[in-house]
Amino acid sequence: MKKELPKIYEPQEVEGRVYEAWEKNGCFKGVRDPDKRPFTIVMPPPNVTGQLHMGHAMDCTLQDILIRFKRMQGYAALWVPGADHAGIATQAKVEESLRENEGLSRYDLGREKFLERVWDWKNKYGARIVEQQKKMGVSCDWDRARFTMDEGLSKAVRHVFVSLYDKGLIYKGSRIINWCPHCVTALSDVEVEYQDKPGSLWHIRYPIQGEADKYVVVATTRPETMLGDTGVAVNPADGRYAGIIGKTCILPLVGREIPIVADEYVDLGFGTGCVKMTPAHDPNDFEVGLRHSLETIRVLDDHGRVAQGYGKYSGMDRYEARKAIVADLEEGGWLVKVEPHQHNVGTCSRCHHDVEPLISAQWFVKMQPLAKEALRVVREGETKFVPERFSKTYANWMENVRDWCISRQLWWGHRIPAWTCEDCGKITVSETDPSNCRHCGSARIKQEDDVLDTWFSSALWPFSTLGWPENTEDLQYFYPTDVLVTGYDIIFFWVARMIFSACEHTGRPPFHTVFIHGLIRDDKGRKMSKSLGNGIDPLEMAEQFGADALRFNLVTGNSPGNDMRFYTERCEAMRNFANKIWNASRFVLMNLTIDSCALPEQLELEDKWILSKLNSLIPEVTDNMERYELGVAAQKVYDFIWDSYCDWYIEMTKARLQGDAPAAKERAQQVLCYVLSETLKLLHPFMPFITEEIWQALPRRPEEDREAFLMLQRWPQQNGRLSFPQEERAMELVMEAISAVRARRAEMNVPPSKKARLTVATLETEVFAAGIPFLKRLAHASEVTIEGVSAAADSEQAAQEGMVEVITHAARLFLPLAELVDLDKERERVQKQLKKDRAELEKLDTKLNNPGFVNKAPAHVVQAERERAEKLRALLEQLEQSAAALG
RNA sequence: GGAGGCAUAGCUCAGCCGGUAGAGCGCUCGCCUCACACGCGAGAGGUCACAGAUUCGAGUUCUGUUGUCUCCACCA
Repeated sequence: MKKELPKIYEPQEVEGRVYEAWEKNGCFKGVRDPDKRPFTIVMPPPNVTGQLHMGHAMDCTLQDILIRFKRMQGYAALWVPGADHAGIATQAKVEESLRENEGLSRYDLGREKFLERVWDWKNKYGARIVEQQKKMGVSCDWDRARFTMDEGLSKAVRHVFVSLYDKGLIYKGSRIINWCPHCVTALSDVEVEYQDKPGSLWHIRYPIQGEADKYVVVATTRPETMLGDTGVAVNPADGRYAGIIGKTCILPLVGREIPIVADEYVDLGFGTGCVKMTPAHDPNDFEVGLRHSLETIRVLDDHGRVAQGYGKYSGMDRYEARKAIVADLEEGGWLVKVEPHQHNVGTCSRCHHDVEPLISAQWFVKMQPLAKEALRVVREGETKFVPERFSKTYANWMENVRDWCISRQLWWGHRIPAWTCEDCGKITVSETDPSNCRHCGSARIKQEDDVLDTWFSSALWPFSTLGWPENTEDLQYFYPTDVLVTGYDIIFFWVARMIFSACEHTGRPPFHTVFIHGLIRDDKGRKMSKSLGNGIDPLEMAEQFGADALRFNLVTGNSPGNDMRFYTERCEAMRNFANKIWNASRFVLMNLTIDSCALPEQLELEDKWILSKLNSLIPEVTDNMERYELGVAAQKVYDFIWDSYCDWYIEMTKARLQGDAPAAKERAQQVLCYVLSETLKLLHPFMPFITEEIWQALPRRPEEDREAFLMLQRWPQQNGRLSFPQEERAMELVMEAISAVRARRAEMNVPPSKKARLTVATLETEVFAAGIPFLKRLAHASEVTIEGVSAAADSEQAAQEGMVEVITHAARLFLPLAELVDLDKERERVQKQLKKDRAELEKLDTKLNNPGFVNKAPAHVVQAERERAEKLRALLEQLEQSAAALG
């Protein structure tokens, strides 16, 4: 911290410098330590393609808060960073840039050359992501950064593949899969997003073979697939069609003879009750086709074009073919009618083109056996979701999970470690490149061209990053990890797959807690997206308001698992909070003459009040943190700093700091420093930069390491000797009086510069005597007289003397400002308050007269209510006198 | 069709062992009070969606209703 402190906190100047200092001093190192318990966080590795977006910023912030908290609590905290190779996304980006800049496709370059380009890209953008994360303040161990295509992680991938294959849990087969004709690859089920789109339902007439003028009418949303029809199905219970089951019909335009079969799958109530069967292009038709041995004829190629052999339709794009076929059907008189029809169309989650279901030979992971254990560990609480409701989402998916299609027709990724023998046709699967076929010994073997789904390697992240399959010391010490933080949108993609992978390969769930957060939306509640152009760049926010402010914004004002709207105004508010802390600290430092902030022996009332407040804050915040209620914890620290420390305590110390007693002055400094320093520790996980910067400038406590960083200090502990409940209450009586006087003055529009004598009638003479300096300074009293009288005794007299009377629970205060009083307004005010307090007292009395309440409610609650009623009764009595005096 | 979230101040949202309804922004009034106008002080503003149930006591627990959003499933 510089000697001359600016009045406005400038985060840009501080944040980079502070981070550099931490990094240079190895503050982030996750070190194995036999004396410590490990705490490990699994970071969702961002895609190498990218730019850090708000979702990452949220991930980073929550994780960093947790890891800093645990580190300060004395755990051996490890946070492994890294990046994901993001198969389709990255390949698409590189292909795009290749096309735009050089007019080349990946095929022009060839596999090897193309992959070199992708690696170049990875090196460039991977580094950028790291810089962006550092700007957010994340304290992970950068030396341990991993990439999903590193040698070590690739080895883990091959090991897992071979192991699952050997156990019969990976197989290759021809199945109906989701195919993206734009990305030209197979997709897994979770990579398909369904969108409601307007479409049509075409009713088409298929003539029955050998029966002139007899037809079945089928209804379809995708007429172009009729080229691949190999049957028509009706429900066996459908009386309308009982007579035609077993007959055949002639496929229009194609002329193929196809059977009419009966299958329960057909819904009698929908369309015409007759369904055309296209087993090669529809998952349901495929199932029906299996039951009735229907042929499968694939009519669309990998790019979504009509295959060869269909005359003029061949080579047409599927939508073009649809138009042509509909036109021809109409012309031929086959088209009965067209109805508008809303239906749910599967689209590629990457490029949003319509997905084409089709039959293709792909690799799959058999899910049933894996899901069993993955369900158990969550059901039995070995892995918990926070909030808990997401375990239902998880279980529901896992219970109905289908086999996972893991092969992708891409180049960028882990190439499938399987070789097909050109002699015997059998497959050899191996971790290392085999030179011969395992079955016949032939050297004529060829590796699969396809790569694995990106999530196949991401699923291993918690253990592959720690050295698995080697039994490394890191793995032994840090694994299983503790917490995974991520958005609910990737529970299926990643969380579920990590859990079953870890259970299968390490025998243990990968973490005990999955901390789920919601999505960040724009200020209108819309998803942030490129196409809408409504994305808010976290780095821009950090630049403008500071990463601390951005972090604080992200963590407060929302509850775990719920979506959050992003308001720039809130960033600004948090920036203001940072500035508030800055100036409070500036105030403390400006008044500083001491060089250590040990607590003094002699404590004043206000010292005990703030220390006691702090002392109860500590366990509350700690508790909230441990229960992942980070927003609540942050809010409590915020309130303490702004309300208790700044608005009250600092103001109260000014009397001493600006007085002439050197010892009292020094004691005030000690307590100011002590409380600030402890508070900075509590705030540090949320606002790491500014807290570190200020803490470096503060004097140390004797037990603190002068050279150390705040981020490595011990988390504050509650201290039994710093609890002063009586003084807390006493101080608050004075504070109540101050607020009440200020309110009265404000009502009468008395400017702060106009001081007035203040007479306090109270039984708590000692308390108010101690409060004189505060009444003077904060209630604008020129002088204060304390009268140790029963407050009720002479209110009438006071009123007659033309004093303004202020009534609180513990005192009656008189101000010689009667000339400023508007009697009508005054009467109105008193009546209003009387009404409110009477109602309140009545409520309380009813409650206290209720035997049910007195007998059944906990004693302390009853006691508290009694005290409240007593105080209220006394206050009312005085208000009534006051009202009477006003007439 | 199945599952879940949400409904609290003008707006956006906290409020997680049931015990006097909160914050930020906005609004009104007064203040450049020697840390801070990115500030200080004082206010206005709420039938906690609706109906029941449990309880001495419900914004908070349970059931149902309505509205709204999301996820899963996929009747061509």
